[in-house]
Amino acid sequence: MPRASRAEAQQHRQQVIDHTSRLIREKGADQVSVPQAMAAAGLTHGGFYRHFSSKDDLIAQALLAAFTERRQAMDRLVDQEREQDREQDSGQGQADRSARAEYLARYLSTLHLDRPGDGCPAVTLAADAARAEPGAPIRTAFTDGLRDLVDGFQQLTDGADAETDRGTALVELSTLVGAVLLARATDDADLSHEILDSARRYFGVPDSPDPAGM
Amino acid sequence: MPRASRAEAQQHRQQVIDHTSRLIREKGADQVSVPQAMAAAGLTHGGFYRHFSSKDDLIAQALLAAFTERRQAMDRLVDQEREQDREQDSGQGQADRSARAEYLARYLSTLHLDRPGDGCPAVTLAADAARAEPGAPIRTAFTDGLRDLVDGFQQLTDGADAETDRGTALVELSTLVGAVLLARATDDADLSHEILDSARRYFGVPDSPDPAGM
DNA sequence: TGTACATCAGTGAACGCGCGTTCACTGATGTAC
DNA sequence: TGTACATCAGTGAACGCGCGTTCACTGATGTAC
Repeated sequence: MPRASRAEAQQHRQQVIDHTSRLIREKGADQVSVPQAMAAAGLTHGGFYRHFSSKDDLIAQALLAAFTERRQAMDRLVDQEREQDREQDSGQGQADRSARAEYLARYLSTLHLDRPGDGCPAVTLAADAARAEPGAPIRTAFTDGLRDLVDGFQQLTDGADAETDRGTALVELSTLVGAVLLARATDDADLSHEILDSARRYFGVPDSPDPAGM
Repeated sequence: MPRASRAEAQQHRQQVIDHTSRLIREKGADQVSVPQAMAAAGLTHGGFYRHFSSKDDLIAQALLAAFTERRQAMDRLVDQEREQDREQDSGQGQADRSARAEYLARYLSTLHLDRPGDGCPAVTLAADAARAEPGAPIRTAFTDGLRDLVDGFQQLTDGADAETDRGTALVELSTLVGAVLLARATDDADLSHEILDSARRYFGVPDSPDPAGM
């Protein structure tokens, strides 16, 4: 593969970012090497620096891609809720779970527990961001992503008093992140599920959500 | 230093564990090398394998030491509360903050935010445990430590219905861990403090706790 | 208590390995006419 | 549309580096008498 067209190159670049986005959520930013990231897109490592200025650059972009992917899933839930509201107003359809309840149920699901690569990057990469120097690409990317996550979560909840709601959103997100993180860190499946069960009970949502997402 | 006495060797071993316990909470398990861990105790790397069977072995022991250190601080709070109760019963002394409130205030303090090396290992090393294979030393050590943390936290709270309380304890611990983790991961001091503020308000505890601990 | 010798804590060089990054090279793509 | 040439995406070897682990060695410690 001596020379790809611009469109192909752009596609390769996106593939590297997308695969890396999954890999870093599964293994951590430091455990994904440049050769691995390139190989995941079917390339060799030599061409890496035509696409990214450094490994840190790739990691930051992959992290942002993870947050963006999750934000889009959130927005889809909000759209579905609005669609349902419209159908209900016009007499047809029946009340489904709220977007917020759906999000919480998916977040605290066994599916999310078992698939960190598709899951919330705030759980998997917060420690990596916390360990990085102030101003490091992974830290600024995480901060931007977290802000987006908080905004999206508030939008899901869309309550009355905006100021109170933001504080509540931050606490609730902390609970979600902490619960999934601790459940994943445990070597005892019973304890893992006890943590998630407790959180679901706290938020009043059931287990086994839509297996299509989390 | 060609040969240390048994007592000195035992002391060296403990120093390596203690320094490593702090280092891994600050930088992560993978970012602390065997030479660094030994150098922190004033030794060279060559003698490492007289003390530990592998790097994983040291990490697991250092993680357990971190959990043990934190558990002892918790138990001290409980003892102080009992002491105060006794003084109050006998008419002297005045009501101080409860052990639970003290623990929560310290956990969510700026001091804890800024000093991960002295802080809760459930925040700093959960991701490392979650990424490790099932059965890996760091994972089993984390699981043991987490169980101890949950027990200690329930003891702090010591409520009525044991079963309900355990679920509540798990959710509350998730909130604590998530809040400190996200606050640390952020590159924006305002957002960090907003997260901790919100959590303190949620738990009804003030800022600026006893600077002696967290 | 004193002597002889085995033990072993700690040293520092060495090992193979994978890392991030650089670079000369290849040859299809993209561009200018 | 066809030709000539510059561009540049991707390759694979190479770099210096730090890693976890091993090992021959040193010499004080610990033990047996």
